[in-house]
Amino acid sequence: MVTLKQLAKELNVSISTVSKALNNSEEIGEETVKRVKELAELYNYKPNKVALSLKQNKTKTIGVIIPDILNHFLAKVLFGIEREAANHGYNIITCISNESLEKEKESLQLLANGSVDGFILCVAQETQMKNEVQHFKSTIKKGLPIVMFDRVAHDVLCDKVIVDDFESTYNATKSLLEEGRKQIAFISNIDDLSVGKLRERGYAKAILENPELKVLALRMGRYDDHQKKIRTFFEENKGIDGVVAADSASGVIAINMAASLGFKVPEDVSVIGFSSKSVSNHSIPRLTTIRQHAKDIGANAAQLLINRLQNNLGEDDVKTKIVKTSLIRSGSTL
Amino acid sequence: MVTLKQLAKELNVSISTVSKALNNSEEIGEETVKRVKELAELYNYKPNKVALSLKQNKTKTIGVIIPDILNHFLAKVLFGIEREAANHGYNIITCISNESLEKEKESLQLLANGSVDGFILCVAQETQMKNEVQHFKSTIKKGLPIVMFDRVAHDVLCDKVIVDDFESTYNATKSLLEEGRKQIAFISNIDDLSVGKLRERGYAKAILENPELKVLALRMGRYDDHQKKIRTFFEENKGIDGVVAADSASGVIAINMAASLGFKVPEDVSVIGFSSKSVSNHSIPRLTTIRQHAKDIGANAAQLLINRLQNNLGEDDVKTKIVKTSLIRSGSTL
DNA sequence: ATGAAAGCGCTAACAA
DNA sequence: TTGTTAGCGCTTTCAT
Repeated sequence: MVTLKQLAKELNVSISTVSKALNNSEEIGEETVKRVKELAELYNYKPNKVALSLKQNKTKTIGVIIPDILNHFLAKVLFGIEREAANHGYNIITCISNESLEKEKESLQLLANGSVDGFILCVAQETQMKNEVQHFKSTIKKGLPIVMFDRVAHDVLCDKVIVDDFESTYNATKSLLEEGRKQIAFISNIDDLSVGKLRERGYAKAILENPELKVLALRMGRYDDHQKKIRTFFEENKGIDGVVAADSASGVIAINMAASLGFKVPEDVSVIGFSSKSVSNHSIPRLTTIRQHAKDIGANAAQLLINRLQNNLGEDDVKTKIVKTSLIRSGSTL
Repeated sequence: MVTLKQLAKELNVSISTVSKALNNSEEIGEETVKRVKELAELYNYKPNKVALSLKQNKTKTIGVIIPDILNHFLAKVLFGIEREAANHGYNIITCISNESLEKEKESLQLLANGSVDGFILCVAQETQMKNEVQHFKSTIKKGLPIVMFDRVAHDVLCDKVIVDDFESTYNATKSLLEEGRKQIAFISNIDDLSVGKLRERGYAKAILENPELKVLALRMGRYDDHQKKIRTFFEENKGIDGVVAADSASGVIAINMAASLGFKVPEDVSVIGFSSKSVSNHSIPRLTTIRQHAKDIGANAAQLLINRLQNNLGEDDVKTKIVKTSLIRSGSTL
């Protein structure tokens, strides 16, 4: 890597002259500016990022901590973050907490040593369970702002981007009720997460508004055999004519399983799930989905953070942004 | 962030004493070391990463450039890279090229200014099509090693991690032939990629070893309606009794579509596809898959790079590592 | 118009 | 055993 020093030497001027010339300072003579720029161009000079960071005490880098990159929703949010960040000249350093509180703490610690200007994160499952927030608070106190998305810690004062999980599931369930469905089941493999709970509550609310109906939920563990559980569930609850799925896989599996058990979708059973375009393609008919606009969530989170970094917002002047979902009707509903 | 300077001041010793004490230098008195460490602990002192990077001229950071993070295979490789890197004390900066040559060049440029010690990347589709490699070569010449995985540029001398695509598809096709299948089709939505081409060639080789059989390939564009294309394909080629799918979605869709068209899987049609555990769950029966061990690919790539960085390997002393696939038999084959 | 010098936080050779 | 100093690459204030 060529440095200012080398350019200066070759041009027989001082380092500061070169620096100023490259930064279009008014102080430097036109002729000199030209010579400097030409040589810099020739050598493809780029200012050393690390030196700049040290000098200016900011890195133009955002730390992103996500629990699971194999989760398509989270990957998509990451995509949104990356794009928005890149558009503003920020890089992202990605850490994966693997749903572990320990790893989350560690990543926060590790990057809080000057590597990044702030964080965007989705709280790990273990952290939510244990309701630990101290590490978030102390990071913020160090002057490193945090933006949380999707799964957030309510006790922490910071910017947040969330989905209207409760409302979306409520509305989705209502739309099945409007089709005339009477036995609508709720299927989830994420009932350990705050968003999973919210979704179930939204479903339950819609159901319980009709005194003659009852809730019927299948809660599966992450590592259960989801196909088997869903098949058994269908077999043990014969009259199911509607399904609301809380995660991206369950809806697709429910449709294919229903078909395989001889039900017609959507004539006999309607299915709605949280999913993305590509995954909703994996069932026949295609899954009617609640789109969370993951990219927008990411973009919003990045905007909030960058705005905070560039305008030095106060620690308690925080925003919570709600990104609305859309119901994309497809073949699995009437 | 507390600095050495502040600690030194408070302890009434020099900065270098503090530095040495914290680095367990033999030079410093036991008593002093103790005092220093206690105060550092109290203030939760962490050496500033940026200053260290500048001083030592290395960042302990790896630049990862991937074409598409929504591709499950690539996300999984990223996961493998991150974990292996973290285990060795490296961070990763992730850039997404979006399959664009321009963005790939840009990312390489942007990070080659001291932000990272080296790169792990998967060549963008556009780059492969135009067969551009200059940006890779010049990055390497700058002293920043590159490790390529999956889609690689053969003309660039660097470490590589690849899958035995040709052989895997050849073997998969053979295994269908051994089931007695006579009309085995190949379905792909990635025939624009080097790996897509290799997979088709592996399939074709196995077929053409039997003079009485012919190849039958469905090549779809990325943004085609894959369900529709596959349905039409089945309808126009009545006798298909086996499918080899080159990408992760096509196999799943083929199974579900076959079922929906009234075929029994695997009795009437056997299907094998490249996929991951979670996606193979999306069809009933489950897809028999060629597992690429994406995490291992990532881990291997990270190892190669870190090894090179730490041992200063010569530019032409390069390795190509082939990660073998495994055929995971499931319900979609006999 | 140009240059010298300080300083960001740290390490390490050298001096005391 | 401890401290002084230089230097990593850069910007910027203050001379010249």
